[in-house]
Amino acid sequence: MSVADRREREREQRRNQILDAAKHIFAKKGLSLATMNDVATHAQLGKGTLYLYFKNKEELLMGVVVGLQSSMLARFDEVLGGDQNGCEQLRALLRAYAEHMNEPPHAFKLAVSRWLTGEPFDGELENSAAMQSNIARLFTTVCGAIERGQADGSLRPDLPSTDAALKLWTAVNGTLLFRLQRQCLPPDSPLSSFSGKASEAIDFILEAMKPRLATGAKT
Amino acid sequence: MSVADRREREREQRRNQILDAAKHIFAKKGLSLATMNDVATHAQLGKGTLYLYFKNKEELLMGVVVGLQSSMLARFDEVLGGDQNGCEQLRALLRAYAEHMNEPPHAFKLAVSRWLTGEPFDGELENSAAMQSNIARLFTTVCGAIERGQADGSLRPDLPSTDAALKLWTAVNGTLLFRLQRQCLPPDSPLSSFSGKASEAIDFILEAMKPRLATGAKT
Amino acid sequence: MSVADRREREREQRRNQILDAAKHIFAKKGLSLATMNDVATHAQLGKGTLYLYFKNKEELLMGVVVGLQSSMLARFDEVLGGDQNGCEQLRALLRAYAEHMNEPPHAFKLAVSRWLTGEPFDGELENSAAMQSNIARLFTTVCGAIERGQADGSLRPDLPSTDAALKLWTAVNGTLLFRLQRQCLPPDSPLSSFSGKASEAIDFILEAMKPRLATGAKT
Amino acid sequence: MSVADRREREREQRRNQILDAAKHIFAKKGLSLATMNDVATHAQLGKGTLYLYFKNKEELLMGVVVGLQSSMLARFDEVLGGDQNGCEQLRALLRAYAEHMNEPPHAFKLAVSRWLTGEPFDGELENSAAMQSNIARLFTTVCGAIERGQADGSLRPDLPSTDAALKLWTAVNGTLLFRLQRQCLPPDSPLSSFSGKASEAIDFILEAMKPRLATGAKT
DNA sequence: AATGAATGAGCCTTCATTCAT
DNA sequence: GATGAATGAAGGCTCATTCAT
Repeated sequence: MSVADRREREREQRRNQILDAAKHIFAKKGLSLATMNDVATHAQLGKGTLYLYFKNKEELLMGVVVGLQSSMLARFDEVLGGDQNGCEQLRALLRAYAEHMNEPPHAFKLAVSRWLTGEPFDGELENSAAMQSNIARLFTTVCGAIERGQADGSLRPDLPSTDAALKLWTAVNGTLLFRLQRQCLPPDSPLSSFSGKASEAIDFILEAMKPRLATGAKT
Repeated sequence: MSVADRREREREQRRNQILDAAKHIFAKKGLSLATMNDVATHAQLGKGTLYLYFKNKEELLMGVVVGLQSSMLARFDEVLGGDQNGCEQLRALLRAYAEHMNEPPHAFKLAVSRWLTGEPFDGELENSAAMQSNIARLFTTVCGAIERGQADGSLRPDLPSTDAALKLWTAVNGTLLFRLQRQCLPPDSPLSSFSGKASEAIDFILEAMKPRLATGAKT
Repeated sequence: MSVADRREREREQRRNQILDAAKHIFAKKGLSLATMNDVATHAQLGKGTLYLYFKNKEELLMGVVVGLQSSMLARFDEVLGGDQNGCEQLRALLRAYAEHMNEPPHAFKLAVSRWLTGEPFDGELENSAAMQSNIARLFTTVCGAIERGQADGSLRPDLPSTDAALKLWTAVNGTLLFRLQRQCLPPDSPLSSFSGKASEAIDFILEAMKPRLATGAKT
Repeated sequence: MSVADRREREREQRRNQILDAAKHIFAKKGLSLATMNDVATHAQLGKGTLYLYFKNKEELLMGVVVGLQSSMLARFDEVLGGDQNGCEQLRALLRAYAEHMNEPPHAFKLAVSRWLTGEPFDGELENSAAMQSNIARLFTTVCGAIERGQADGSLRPDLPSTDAALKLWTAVNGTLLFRLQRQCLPPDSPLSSFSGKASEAIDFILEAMKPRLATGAKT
């Protein structure tokens, strides 16, 4: 199978080459300002080649998003394999999420861009379906960590895990969004002085989710 | 001056007519998929008419955003005029923000759309400058409420007001963003079952910002 | 008739007001870059008012051209009324032509602009017909001066007057055209150093049209 | 390298195909009335294709002009390679100029069109720079012929060569301009009866530039 | 009579996508 | 498989002209 194997490997390489270029370009110029030509040029490939690997621009975007999710899920698995308590695992998961989404080039942009049209994802696209199931999996993983934390006492047990997960998830996204917003403001805006670090938001909320010391064990 | 007055009034009406149509279309199709023609058609006006009121598409967008901010600021003033304590004012402000941003057609989209390109706002556009100063004013108002709350004891005094404001602000935005995301997911996604109500996120975080009962004040 | 008279006079004033503005704007921005709005604004009139006096942009242009021709013809009449010999009259006529065509704002542009489309002038327009007959009259006047010069011995008699007139006419136009060309060249172009004065060209050609002294055929 | 070669050749062909169409259309309708769509249709190409070869309308015009200049310069070189005296070379150069500028479709129009706006040429366009240097070269060549004529006795030595060149140049342009003007006049205009041949104007002026027979040298 | 708001045809230009090589 | 020339739909914007006031 060596020939077929090589073929397969080369095809995979090309695909990744394109995805990397797309990630870079989409994130840099924004989804609708990025052109297929930009991507092809940056990937050092012909424009037509892109269409051998992706049906259209939308599917290419989905491919990028799925790629990001995959590496994120891989990192999630690492975290889950560790021996931290639930709270710490949760913190680590969220940080991994924030990092993957926000590392330049800002992957977060890609995801958000797509949400803005309000059109449901095209279920016919392979990557689109993969992307949706990945979202569910990411969310479920976070919920799992919360439940673990509640079981091992590192997190308040009174919050439904999905509610808690959602709060954390949205808080992180809000922080990431702020960083995009900040870029559009002039340097002298009062909002420009904030770091908007996701880790701070995570820590703050996690703090609120820790069990209240049975205060007032009070005599 | 009835003639000049009527002219002025009519002009204002047209402008609002266009802004309403633009708000609707921009929010429905997303900033870059919305065309000036769409807006004109929805406003039941000729394409050229839009350009009598707005220099270009960008300024039209800014006009919409400024309009939203203005009504939000008006609501803010109402809140500030009330006699609630700082914490309650803060909650009311944030709810007003969430409501204004999220009422269909989703105004939030507009703001976010513009952030995605990463281009700084064109300072030459009148509305653009107005928009930036409004952002600052909105943020400052929230900070003010926090400080009031810290002064009257309804909020923990140990958080810098700007940090706290930023946390609340980003949390609300994250929630709003989630609602956009949810629309792109199929109805059977696990995330679709969440309400994603901004008020819940606000309440949760405010709770974390309330003064800890002077635990152990007890002797 | 004082009322009707005043009406008539005012109407004439308005018309001239518009023509002046049009002359200025057309010459400054070029025919196709000049907008009706530009003209109206410069005339301190409403845009619609222009259409009360001129059927459309084309007729307005024709009106301007006819106006220029009229003042040129008036000047021609002055020259013809003088007591110069034919050659001197001819020189004076050509100079008057060059000056009228080239005085800033460059009227010459207007005439040339219109020639470029290659479309015959719209015979239905009143001004268009007037313009054409004026051209003929201008040309005829020049021919007349040549014939006078040939009769009074100040010009060579061997050139058909129409041929001679055409040569002078085109030479002057060529000079005027050169001045337009020069404006488009960078200051360091070798052509930029020339004055391109029409009077020099006129003098040179007139010199060639003077009778050759029966040079020393005589002993 | 037959493949690369063929590509190159085809590209050149397409470019010329477009230039031909553009020359035709620009000359027929005038610069500002001609649309890119007109050009594309006449070239039997898609509209977008034009932009693969020319950055924009302006550069396309420049391309046409440069093409005309190039063939004119080639003809100039032929003339200069001959063994005529200076006066005859000069006559041949001017005739070549007139022919190239005036052959239908009238190239002259193109050049003139551009001069009318009074905007300096966009130095950033490649073809624009080429065009300017070609103008200088054309002019210099004419000057050179004059100087040769003055040296070999076929032309009067008392005229500065640049002055003489300018007079000839403008006279030819004036003639060409007249032909454009004539097209706009009705067939019954008195001016319509003239041939307006450039060669006649050239001959006339050259005659005036020939040395005066050493009149009366004769005893 | 004068106005200027409204119109929409039409322009230049871009870019996702196709297809012959 | 890889390419990039070609395409044409579509977009933002302008402006001559009309018409209700």
